[in-house]
Amino acid sequence: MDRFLSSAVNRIDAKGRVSVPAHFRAVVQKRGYGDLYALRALDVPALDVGGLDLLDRYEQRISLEDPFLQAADDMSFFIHGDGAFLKFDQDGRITVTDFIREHTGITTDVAFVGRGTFFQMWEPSRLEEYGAQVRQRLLRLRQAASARSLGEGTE
Amino acid sequence: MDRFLSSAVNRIDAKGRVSVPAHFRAVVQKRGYGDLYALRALDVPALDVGGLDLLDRYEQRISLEDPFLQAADDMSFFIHGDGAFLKFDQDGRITVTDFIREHTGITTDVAFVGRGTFFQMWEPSRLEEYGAQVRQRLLRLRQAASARSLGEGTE
DNA sequence: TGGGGATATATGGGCGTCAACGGGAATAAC
DNA sequence: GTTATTCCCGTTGACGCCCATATATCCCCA
Repeated sequence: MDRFLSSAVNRIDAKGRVSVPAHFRAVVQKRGYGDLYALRALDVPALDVGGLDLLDRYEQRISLEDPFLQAADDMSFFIHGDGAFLKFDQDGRITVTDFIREHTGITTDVAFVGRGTFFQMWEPSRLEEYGAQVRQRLLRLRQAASARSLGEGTE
Repeated sequence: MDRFLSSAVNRIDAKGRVSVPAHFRAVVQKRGYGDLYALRALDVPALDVGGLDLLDRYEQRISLEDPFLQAADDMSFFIHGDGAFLKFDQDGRITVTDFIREHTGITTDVAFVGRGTFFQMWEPSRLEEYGAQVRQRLLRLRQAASARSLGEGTE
């Protein structure tokens, strides 16, 4: 398996370290990532974590912009300057920095969530809340869709 | 790693020196920069720091302007006449000059921000404020894009 | 089927190394 | 002489390396 799937919650120890789930570590190795790179998710209190190829995608996107306009500068600032390296110790743990705590609200436990080509780090209770919201939205979407397909002029 | 990534805040000591983050120093060496060259960023209170190839980027910018207009002349003056060399001591520190303090508002601490091919020096609280603005703009960009892709006649 | 290891994972903690930082003294500049 | 810069050394705290332990899972074999 070479994709980040499923989720797990691990505890932060007294030194501020937390184990990355073994399954995720296997994916990291298979993909040949040395260090991990973490970016802030823009609309949720979570971090997007992956290899440096996470940046390739963004840099490709930036190259489409006029390099002297604000948009390009913002994008570069965000991915190059507003990220952080996560270094494994040899037991597969990373240290939870202030950068991580600030953006996510993480204090004692970390929820790791697979997202295919990358994974996310969440404060567990916030993740749960967010999950409920997502399910709610999907349910409404589905209901709206079936309402539309029944009576075409319902709205 | 050959790009300036992530950020760090270091303190200025009583002699006016500040350590350049070790990771950045490694990049500097890998890129073969002897001394560093610092330019005022055009629209933010920060310094752009890198090798002399930094000038290439700005000269390219200037070449886009009409040479008969004042803008091109202003930019050239700004860049060629208003830069400064930053010399490392043998512990990897640079001295914070009045030039740096004036343009950035730096007093006791320096935030180093990776920007890929160069890095920036900021006054930490100003950086934080600017980062929040950038994320806000990027979020709006993203939301505008998804609104467009959902309902085509929403606007 | 059930017991008893062997293995893997998460977690805790000791300890050495290195980067950041502070300061003394030599050297250069004015 | 005075000031500023450069070199060198010591301190400190964070982080990486290493080892130990507890728990769960799997596998083999009786």
